[in-house]
Amino acid sequence: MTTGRRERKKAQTRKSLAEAAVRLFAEHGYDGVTVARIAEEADVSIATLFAHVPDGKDALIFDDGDERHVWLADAVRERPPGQSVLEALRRCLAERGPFAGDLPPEQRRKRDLIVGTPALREYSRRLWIAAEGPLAEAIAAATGREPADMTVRALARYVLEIPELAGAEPDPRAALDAVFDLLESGWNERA
Amino acid sequence: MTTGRRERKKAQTRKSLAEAAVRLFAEHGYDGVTVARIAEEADVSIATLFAHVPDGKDALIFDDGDERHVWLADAVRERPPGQSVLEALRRCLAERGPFAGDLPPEQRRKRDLIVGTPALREYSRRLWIAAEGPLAEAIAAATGREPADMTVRALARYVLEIPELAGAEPDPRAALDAVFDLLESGWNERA
DNA sequence: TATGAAATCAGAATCATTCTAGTTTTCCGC
DNA sequence: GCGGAAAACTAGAATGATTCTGATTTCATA
Repeated sequence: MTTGRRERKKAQTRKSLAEAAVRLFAEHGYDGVTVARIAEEADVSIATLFAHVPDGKDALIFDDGDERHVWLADAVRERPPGQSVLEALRRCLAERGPFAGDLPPEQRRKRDLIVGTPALREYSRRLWIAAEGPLAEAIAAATGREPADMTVRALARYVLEIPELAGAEPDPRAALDAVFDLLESGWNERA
Repeated sequence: MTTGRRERKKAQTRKSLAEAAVRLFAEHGYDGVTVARIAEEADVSIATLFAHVPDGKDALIFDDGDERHVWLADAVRERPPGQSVLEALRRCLAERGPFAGDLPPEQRRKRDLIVGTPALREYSRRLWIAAEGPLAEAIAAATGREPADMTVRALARYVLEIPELAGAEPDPRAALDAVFDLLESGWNERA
């Protein structure tokens, strides 16, 4: 499928751009680096940079943007029998994104960069939110509802907001559990 | 407080900019209008335009951005005795934002413009989200919890997401109720 | 009315992004 | 292995938002 030299070089260039961007952003800050500098570092022209990353500067470091679209929907579809939709989503999220415990320093640096840069946090959120449709479909299929059901769409959206909402907490895992408990049981007023 | 000629002129200029922007955006589309054109229409220089609207082109049509920060928090604080926090929020939201029923054509046009323009929808969302802190404080105060409690923050965030989530639905009011029911009772799996 | 703060301006400068038009590379059927 | 089409690449110009600079004007007020 993706076995031509062409495809290989393309992927390689995209990776070089992402690596150059992460390195330079980490060193000089997002606003301290121009796309021209990144293009130079990756040894391509500015036009080529934009050909590879049409979404622009924000998107440079996200070499994997598409994958997330399927993680959560797949987690719902392939959950073990008897496991609830929410439980499957909770487990899937706990391993990915900002919640993974010990990361190689490489990825840790990148995660901190995203969390500490509004523009990148924002773009990261957009990537998550883009999965709303597929996730809503999976949830609907799993629970015998319509994908357009507002309750289904709201649940999908709320789950997808969790990384941005809980990702910057002191204890992300605990925050993750707290939010899932809220979604599972609803808001219990007590005052 | 705000009774000098200076203040009056300032507010007037800000309003002229907002009106010019709404008119031109509605006529030529967001991308079909340059800030230079808007400045010209409002008879100010580009530099002055940015002095009045530091957040840039997105923010031009939102002459009232600050007010929303207090609506919802106030609704929680001033709710009638015995009314739940969620009920107060539901009622407040139902009257504001995209959920208001019959609007003067003026405001209806503006609402449609926002809903139909990604950049404006996005900025509108940012305005809502900016109220998360105050709203979380109000909720915490009303229910005897900490404002930093993840459950409180999550509820505040989720309520604030509702306009963007449900605002574009065919029947926004019904969608609003569906989402509030989800927040109130939690996700009831049934398959 | 004098004065300092705030508002205004024109124009240059930066930067992301897009466009143009021409060059090079890779692929693929022959 | 060869010829051309498709895809990728490039330099450089153009556009548009945003910021900066360095005056100039207006306002509030002592």
